[in-house]
Amino acid sequence: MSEIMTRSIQDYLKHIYELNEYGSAASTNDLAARLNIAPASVTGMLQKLANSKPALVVYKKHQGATLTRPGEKAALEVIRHHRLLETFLVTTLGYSWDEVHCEADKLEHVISEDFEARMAKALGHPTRDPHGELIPTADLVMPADKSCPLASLRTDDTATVRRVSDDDPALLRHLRKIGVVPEVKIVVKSYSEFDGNLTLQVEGQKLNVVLGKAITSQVFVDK
Amino acid sequence: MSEIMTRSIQDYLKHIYELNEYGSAASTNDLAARLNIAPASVTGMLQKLANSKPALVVYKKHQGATLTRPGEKAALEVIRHHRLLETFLVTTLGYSWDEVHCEADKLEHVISEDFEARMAKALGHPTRDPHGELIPTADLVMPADKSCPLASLRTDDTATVRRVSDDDPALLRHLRKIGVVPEVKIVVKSYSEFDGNLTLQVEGQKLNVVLGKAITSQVFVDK
DNA sequence: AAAATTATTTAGCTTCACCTAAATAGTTTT
DNA sequence: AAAACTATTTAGGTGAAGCTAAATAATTTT
Repeated sequence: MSEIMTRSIQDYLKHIYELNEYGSAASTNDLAARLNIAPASVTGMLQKLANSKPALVVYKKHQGATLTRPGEKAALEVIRHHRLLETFLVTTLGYSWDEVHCEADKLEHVISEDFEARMAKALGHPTRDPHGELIPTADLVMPADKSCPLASLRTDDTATVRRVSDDDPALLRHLRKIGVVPEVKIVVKSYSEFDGNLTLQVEGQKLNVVLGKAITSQVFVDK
Repeated sequence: MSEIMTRSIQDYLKHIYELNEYGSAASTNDLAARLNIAPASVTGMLQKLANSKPALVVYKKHQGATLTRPGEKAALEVIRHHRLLETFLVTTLGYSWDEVHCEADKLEHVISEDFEARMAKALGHPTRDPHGELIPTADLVMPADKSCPLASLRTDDTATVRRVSDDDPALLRHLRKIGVVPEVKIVVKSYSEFDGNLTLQVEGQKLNVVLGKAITSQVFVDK
């Protein structure tokens, strides 16, 4: 076994990376849910990725998976492709930010390193994609991110929207409509203990908005 | 069995289309050579394509394959993707004409209809790709082509280069160097019975060139 | 027309990445 | 601590798309 990066493997690594970012090891079930496949299938693949040379994940029965160095590099490669592609589609073909995710998910596995380099150059080596998510550098380092969930703010906190999760087009359209997009400043006018709702004053918007946890957990801000 | 268009199937259909254009049915061996797989594997796939609903090819043992209407439409879809992509890569990312084929071969299977439409619009609905090859229309009709091989010209014939085969990068670099590119006018100064060499005067070039059949059979012109 | 050569097909096998059903391990609840 | 529940793994199986080796059909040469 060696360096054969199939589409599936790239998808596994990408999602393991994202789950690892969150907390600790990526569980079988979480991966299965994200990949839309049966948990049993995930177990098989994790065993394979752990036994490949070089190993791409560290995996112990019932304890989920984390990426090894080579696995992380491979994941960052895919994530760099994805985020550059999203940026490219928006600036070059006039896609809106809720339309790019799907297309990028397919293209990310297929473009050459040359294509990647040409996009990066044409776009002026961007550091964030249209949703504000950080783009790994050409040498596959993920820049540090100190943003926190909007949901963690409380009354009178002020912050700047940094990034939003890109995988729900409907949420993205809603956020655009209410002006919650990267680089916009917000002020928390009130917080509700019971449902976790936040009332926000959004820069450039006349009316305040009330957002529930389903939304505020998907938006990340810098204080 | 129904409308599942895998990458492999798309590749088979594309190459069958191109072989059909040439002469008659696409033979097992010719397909195997183009696809870089064993002839035995081709037989299996042709049987499958002929028995699918709807049938994508007409196939009789030992007589090769031709496309049905649905098969041709599917092939033209892939070819339209390929040729629009080549055009897009050249105009948008500064690829040169010998570099685009490979990348387009991978991307053609992956882009959405939306991506196709956006490219076509951004490029002003081009009718030919960078090699001069005709791009099937959005409703999947291949425009008529009356060009003939440069190899069929004789002394004192004049013609305009229309298109060149795109699958050999080295040949493309050579053609560019000697100025044999689409829309350029040429005059045949002499023809050699023995080796089929043609001596050409190429518009915009100081010196005449002598080209063998390996080249002149890959260049197509309008008289 | 027989022999030789070339093209194609059949048969049986492999790998990849998934699946379901059943078994087991780990975690909560009572 | 047992019972119940949830998460995970094992076992066995599928379809896609390739492979090799051997058989057969078609074509060309002698």
